[in-house]
Parts: sequence; C-alpha cells; structure tokens
Amino acid sequence: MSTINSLTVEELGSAAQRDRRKRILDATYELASDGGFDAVQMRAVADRAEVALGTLYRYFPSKIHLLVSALAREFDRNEAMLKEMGPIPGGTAAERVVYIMKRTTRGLQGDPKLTEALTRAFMFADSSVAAEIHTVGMSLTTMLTHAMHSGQPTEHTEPTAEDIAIARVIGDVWLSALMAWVTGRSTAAETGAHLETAVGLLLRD
Amino acid sequence: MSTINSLTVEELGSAAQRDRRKRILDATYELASDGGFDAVQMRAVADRAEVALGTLYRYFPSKIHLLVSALAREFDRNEAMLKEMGPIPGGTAAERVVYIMKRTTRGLQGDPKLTEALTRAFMFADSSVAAEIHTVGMSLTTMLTHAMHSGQPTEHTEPTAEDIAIARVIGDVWLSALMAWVTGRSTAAETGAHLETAVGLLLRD
DNA sequence: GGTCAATCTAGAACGTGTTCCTATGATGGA
DNA sequence: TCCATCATAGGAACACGTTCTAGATTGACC
Repeated sequence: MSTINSLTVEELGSAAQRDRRKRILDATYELASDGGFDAVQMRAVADRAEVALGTLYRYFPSKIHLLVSALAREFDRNEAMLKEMGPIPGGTAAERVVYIMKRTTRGLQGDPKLTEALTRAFMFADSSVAAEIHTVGMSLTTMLTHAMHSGQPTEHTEPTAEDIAIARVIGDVWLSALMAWVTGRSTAAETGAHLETAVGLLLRD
Repeated sequence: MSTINSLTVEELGSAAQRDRRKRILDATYELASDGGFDAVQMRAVADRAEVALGTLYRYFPSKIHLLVSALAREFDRNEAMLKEMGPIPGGTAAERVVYIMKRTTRGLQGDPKLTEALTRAFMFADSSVAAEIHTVGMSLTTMLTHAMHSGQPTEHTEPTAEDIAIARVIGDVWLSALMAWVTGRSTAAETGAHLETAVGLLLRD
C-alpha cells in the first residue's frame, strides 16, 4: 500500500473502513454537485463524512485524487448504463457519433457543478493519476469506434488505425469543448455545434 | 477600466506603468521558466519585479490572469517572428500546418517548466479570464489559417469558415496533446505524432 | 482480560493566493 | 505654488490545501 495513491476499495480491510471511504466519496459528490470545485473543501468533506481531516488525507492524498476517484466511480456507473442501450440511432458514422457525444454531454450538463468539479480535477491531474486517466481515454475511444460501426456489417471487426485516430481527435475536441463550457467560456449550444462541426470534418462519407 | 481584467498595455498611461507591467511579465516568465507553475508565487513575482504585492494584483487580478497574459505575450512574439520568416515551407496546407505546429511545440518543449506553468494556467482559467484566453485563441487561429494559405494565390484573402473550423479543431488537439505532455502522460514524440495524424485527417488535399 | 500496533480524532500550524488598510509619493489642475 | 486625486509601497490579515502532533480508540493476538 503506497502513500502516494488513493486507497482503493480492495485495499480496505474492515467494513468500517469501506464505509468511511464511501461516506467520503458521497460527501465529495454532494458538495461538488452543490457548489462545484471550490465548494469541495477538504474540511467540509471531512465534516460531512464525519471523519477527521487527517483521516481524509489518509484515504485520498490530495483534493485532486479525491475528485478523480469520484469521477472514476461516476464513469463506472455510466458505462453500465450504456451497455444496456441497444444499437445507436443514425444512418452514417457521423450521425451516430454525434448522437452518442451529445447524449453524453447532455448527461454531464445536467449537473453542471458536479461536471465542473470533476473536469477541473481531471485537467489538473498529473502523472500520478495517469493510469486512471488512460482508462477514461480508452473508454471514450471504445465508445466512439463502437458508435462509428454500430449496426454496420463491420460492427464486430476491429476498428482500423484511422478509426482510432479519428476517435482520439474527437475525444480531444470534446475535452476542449467541455473545458470551455465548464469554465464558462462557451454555452452548451456552442459546445454541441463545435462538436458537430468537428465530427463533420473528420467523418465525411 | 474594469477591475476584473488584466490591465493591457493600451490602458496604461505612463511610461512608468508600462515599464512596471513589463517587469512583472518578465519576472513571471523567469520564475515560470525556472520552476514551473508552483514557482510562480505572487510574492516572488512582486519581489523580483520590484513592485508591491497590491500593485501586482492591480495589474493582474489573479495568478491565472498573470500567467495567461504571459502566455499571450509569448504568442504575440511568436506571431511577429513568424511574420518575418518568409513563406512557410511545405507544398501542401497540411505540410505547412504541421511545420508550424511542430516548430511552435518544439519551442515550448525546449522550456518545459515554462510550458507547464502556462498550460496549467490556461486549463484552469475560468470565465473571468475569457478575454485573455480569446486573445490566445485568435492568435493561434490566425497562425494556422495563415499557414494553410502561405505562398498560395489565396494568401491575402479572408480564411473561409471551414478554414477557421479546421484551425479550431487543430487547436483543440494541440491543447489536449500539450496537456498530456505537460502532465507527464505522453512523450514529446507522441505529441508530435498525434498532431501530425490529426492534421493529416483534417487537411487531406 | 492485557498488550501492542495501527488507525482515528481534534486541532494547531504552515504555505501560498488573495484581500485590505494606511502612509507615502507622484501628477495634474487651479 | 498648493491642493486634490490617484497609484504605489509595505505589510497585516484571511482562506484553504496540506502537514504534523498528541492523545483516544480499535482490533488482533497472546
């Protein structure tokens, strides 16, 4: 068990410890959802989770680790939901990709403060959280290549190198757009339009 | 003159004030170049620039404003340098854009600490920094559309809407790649390759 | 039950971004 | 020249992330 990483569920022996961890993440979620990044103050999280400040830091070595761990938990939940969904609507790859991106974006924009907190943490994260971030990136790429081929004859073949490259570029645009939205530099509508433009440029059939 | 924005050169009446502003940005540059984001401490900047802390805050209302303004100045300088450099080498728009982007990226990667500081500031900026961010964005877009048409018959016509859209997407990819590099999640080589791929996808002639 | 190590609590303390206050100096108009 | 106004210097004070310390509690093992 290293001191530089967040404690994962598996590393926690007792039920009381797992419960503390859950209380901490719940408190983080609530505070973030309520007031965004700035409202997630370590003393406030500790208070609400009914643990001491030192204990909070034993479980999550920094505010960034805490928020990224909360993001990871949300991502897991979202992925489960997507799996239950049937084929993706849309006649062309571009349409399907736009559909899936807008759907995901809309989900995030439904809870702006939470999204702001999690996105900020994600963008401020350094190499110590590289593993988690890579996981999120892979997840996004998979989602996009899947959308490109959904319902097509190529549905169950491996995505080509170009598919993956395109998915990565779209992911980059998406992150930038999300960042602009989160930081109040663009509106939800602009975010959607920008994404659509980018997908149109990349996936002209 | 509002209190929520950085003071621009034009808003500063006296030569002494313009000199103070320059000293502050120089100090910021040096500290960032030396120790990165964390080393740019407001007290240290004020000391080195030989201004009071309050004065520093009068010129730049936050550390983020300060760093983004420093970034903007670097972009301006870069733009001036590019203008003096004759036509951009490369037979196609893609080649010219890749040339310009790699050149800029190499410049940044030659001073990693500085780049880390400026990129982090850029990513953390909220809507109060929108004006400064917009300056940087316009600068980048101009640079890219110029590269697309450099030495072409269309050199001196206005860039089309599509040109601008493409430039923005490339900017997004560049920022994401830079972010991954700055936070230690990808290497310089990967950054260049990723950029090249994206430009290839967007500018197929 | 007793002992020991790990963990937890409570809270002080520190660093750095930010704000605020007062005195001092500069500038421009009467 | 004198005054009014505003920018600046100098530094205290505050907020929040983070670290540290001292004691209380827990839990595993004898």
